[in-house]
Amino acid sequence: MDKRKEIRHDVRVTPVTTPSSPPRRGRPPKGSRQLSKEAIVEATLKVVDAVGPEGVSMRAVASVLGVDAKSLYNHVQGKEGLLDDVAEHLLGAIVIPARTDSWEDDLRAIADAFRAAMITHPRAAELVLTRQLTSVAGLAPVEALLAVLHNAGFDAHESVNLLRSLVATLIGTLLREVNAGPTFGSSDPDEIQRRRSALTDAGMPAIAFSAEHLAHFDAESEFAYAVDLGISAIRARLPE
Amino acid sequence: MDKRKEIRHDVRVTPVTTPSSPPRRGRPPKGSRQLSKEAIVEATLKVVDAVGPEGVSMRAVASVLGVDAKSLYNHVQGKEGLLDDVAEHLLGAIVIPARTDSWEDDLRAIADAFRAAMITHPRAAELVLTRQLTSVAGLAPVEALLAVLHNAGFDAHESVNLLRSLVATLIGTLLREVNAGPTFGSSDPDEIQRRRSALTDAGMPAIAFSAEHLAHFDAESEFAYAVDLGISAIRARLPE
DNA sequence: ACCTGAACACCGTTCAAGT
DNA sequence: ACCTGAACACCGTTCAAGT
Repeated sequence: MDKRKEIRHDVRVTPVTTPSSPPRRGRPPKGSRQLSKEAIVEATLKVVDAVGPEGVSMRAVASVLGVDAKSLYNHVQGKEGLLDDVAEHLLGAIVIPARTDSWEDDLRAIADAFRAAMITHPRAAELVLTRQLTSVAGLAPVEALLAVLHNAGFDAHESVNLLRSLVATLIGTLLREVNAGPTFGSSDPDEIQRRRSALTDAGMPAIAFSAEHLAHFDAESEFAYAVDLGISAIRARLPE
Repeated sequence: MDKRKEIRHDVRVTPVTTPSSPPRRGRPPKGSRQLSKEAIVEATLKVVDAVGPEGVSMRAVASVLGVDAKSLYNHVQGKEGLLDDVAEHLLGAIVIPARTDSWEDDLRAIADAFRAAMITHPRAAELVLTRQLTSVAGLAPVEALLAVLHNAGFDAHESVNLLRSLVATLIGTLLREVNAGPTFGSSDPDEIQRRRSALTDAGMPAIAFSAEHLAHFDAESEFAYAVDLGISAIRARLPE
C-alpha cells in the first residue's frame, strides 16, 4: 500500500560506484566507465529482472551505472526507447536452430528457441511480447519461420497467415506463462487445492467439471501442447 | 519529446463540473454526484479511450468526475485495482452466444463475441489481454468454451488443454490487432508500399519472398483465419 | 562529446481534519 | 460515510552550464 517503502526496497540494485562517493560536475576525472547504449540496456535488464518492467525508472537504471539519470538521454531515446531497446536485445538473443529435413521439427525448434530466450529473463519477456517492435534485427525468427513454411510447400500468402497464427499462439502462451509468475506455475498441492475449490464453487458446471485440471498448470508442457496443436493445424493445410 | 505539453493536451476529457468552480472542503453542498466504483470505472474507460492505458492517472480520472484524485481511494484499490476493475468491466460486457448443435460454430461465435467486446474499446483491450485477472465474473467465457468442448466429446483434461491453446491464440491475435493500431491495419497503398520495400531490403530471402503479404494486414480476416486454424486443430483431436 | 545542477510539470498515496 | 489540504516521496525530461 505504501508505495514509498515498496520502491525504496526494490530499487536498490548493486550500484557500480559506492553511494557515498561525493557528487561531481562535468566529466568524471578518469576511471569512470564510458556510458554506452549496450551498458545502459544491460543495466536496465538487471533492474527489470529485479523489480519488473513497471518498476523501471531512469533514475534506478542510472544508479546501477553510478551515473545521473539525465546522462542516459545522451544514448537512448527516453524511457520508451530504452524499453524497446531492451526488448530487441532479448529478441536478438534467440539462437535460431539449424534446419533439418523435417519442417515439423524445425518449427518446434524455433518455437523452443524463442521460449528459451524469454525464459532467461521472465520479467523482461513481457516487453518482447507486448511491444510493437520495428527493428530489422528482430526479424530473424520471422525469417526462420517463413523459410520453413515456404520450404514445406506453402505459398507466399498462406505462409504469412500461418506465421501470424503461430506467432500469436506463441505470444499468448508465453504471456500467460510469464505473467502468471512462479505462484501459478507452482506444484504446491495446497495452493492447487485452494484454486480447485474456488473454481468448483463458482457455480459454473463446465468449470467445476474440469476444476482439477484448471487448477494445475505446467508451463513447459502447456507450451509444448500449444506448439503441437499449431503444427498439426498447419499439417492439415499442407498443399498437394 | 516534451512530456508536459503532451499530457496537458491529452488529459482534458470533458469534466462533469466546470473547471472554474471554486475549491471546497468536506462534502459538497448538494448537487454533486455520488461517487461510486461503477462511475469511476466508466470515467477511467473514457480516459483510456482518449489517451490509452499508459496515459491514465488518478488525477485525470478524478477530473472527469469533477472530484479530487484522493477521493477515488474510498472506492477502488489504488490505480492497479482500478485498472483491474476496468478490465473486468470489459470482460463482463462479452455477450455469450446461445449454443447451437455445431461445436465449431459455437467456438467461432464465442471467439467473435470476445473480439467484438474488445473492439468496442480498442485501447482498453490491452488491459484485458495482458492482466492476470482473478475475479469470478470474468470466467463466463471460459465456462462457455469449456462447455462446448465437453459437449463435443473431450474429457476434462483435454478440454482444458484445448481451452488454453485457443485462448492463447485469441489473446495473441487480438493483442497484435489492438497494439498495431489504426496505422498498421490501414489499407493506405502508400503506407503498404513503404512497408513492403522496407521488408524487401532487409536482406532476408523468405521475408522478401512474402514481403507483399507481410506488408498488408486485415485485422478481421486475420482473426477469422486464426480461429479457423484453431478449430481445425481441435477437430483433428476429436475422440472416437 | 558527454555529464550534471537546477528546474519544471507531473505522478500515486497517506493521513488527519473537516462536514 | 466520504471528501479534501497538506504533505511526501517519487517520476520523465529539458536546457544551459560546465569540463
